[in-house]
Amino acid sequence: MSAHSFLDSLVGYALRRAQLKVFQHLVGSLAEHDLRPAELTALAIIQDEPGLMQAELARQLAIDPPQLVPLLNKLEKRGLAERVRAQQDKRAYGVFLTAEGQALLEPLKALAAQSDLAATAPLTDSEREQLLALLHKIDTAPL
Amino acid sequence: MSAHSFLDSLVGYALRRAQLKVFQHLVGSLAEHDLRPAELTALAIIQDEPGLMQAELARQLAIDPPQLVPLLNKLEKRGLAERVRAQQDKRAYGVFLTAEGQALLEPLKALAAQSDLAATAPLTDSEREQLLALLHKIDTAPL
DNA sequence: TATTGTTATACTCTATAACTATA
DNA sequence: TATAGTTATAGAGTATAACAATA
Repeated sequence: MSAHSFLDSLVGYALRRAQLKVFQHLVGSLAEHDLRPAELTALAIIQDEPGLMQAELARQLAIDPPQLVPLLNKLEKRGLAERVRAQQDKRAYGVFLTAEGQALLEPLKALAAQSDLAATAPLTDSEREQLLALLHKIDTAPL
Repeated sequence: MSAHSFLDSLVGYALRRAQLKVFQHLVGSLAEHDLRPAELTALAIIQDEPGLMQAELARQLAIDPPQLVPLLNKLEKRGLAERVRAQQDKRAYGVFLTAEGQALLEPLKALAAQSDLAATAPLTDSEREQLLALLHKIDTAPL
């Protein structure tokens, strides 16, 4: 049993260190596709909610709308996603995956899942589920 | 029981969202002292290991040595920490807390602990300990 | 007038190479 | 020549105000 320092008593400090490690693993895995984690996340959200508005996509990505612009531009240039102007409100755009985006997303998800498992390899399946449940509790709490 | 999306199966995604929330809470708590989380972390590490070299401090903070320079400059200007030139190797500096830094650190640690608890309020004490243990497993794993 | 998306801008964080002074 | 710390620089990430087109 190790003496516990102040820092080791903070969930935030442990979260930062674990997040850094898992994130860096994912960055490495996605590098061969020239994609960043946020870009994969965007693709996955668009797949789940095709046609969602940009403002809503930004909100779910926890980024501000201006940050979404270059991200979506890149996905459009790569032919993975597209903005489609809404008929009823011509200011707004619905965001969709292209056929190519749909096709690429499947191996990307497998790659990300593999990376996530590898980066959390010290955990048993049961511990991994516990961890997901605990993190979800923090994330979904009000305020 | 909710249907689980691809993203919700990733520890990395849950980590990022939880870390963001806890971090932002701490940023808000430290703002009144005009300090950033990394600066408090540095103070805590220096307290635990007075006189440690800058390269070692950077390594423990998981930042590159060049990033440590403005951070330490700020702590020195604020009179909280100081670089002391090593006698045996005049290239190196040991880093120490000043008396003022020692004095300020105690209420800062209480503030950070309070913020950490508040940001993880949905967890019971037992769940919080479980979470810390699971995160520590990821963090301390080799490679 | 208000809203969607965009541009412009700035500030922080991160990463790398090159410099200095010592060794 | 190698190393500790620093400087310079560039790239991401983040945040805010202001603008264009549309409502």
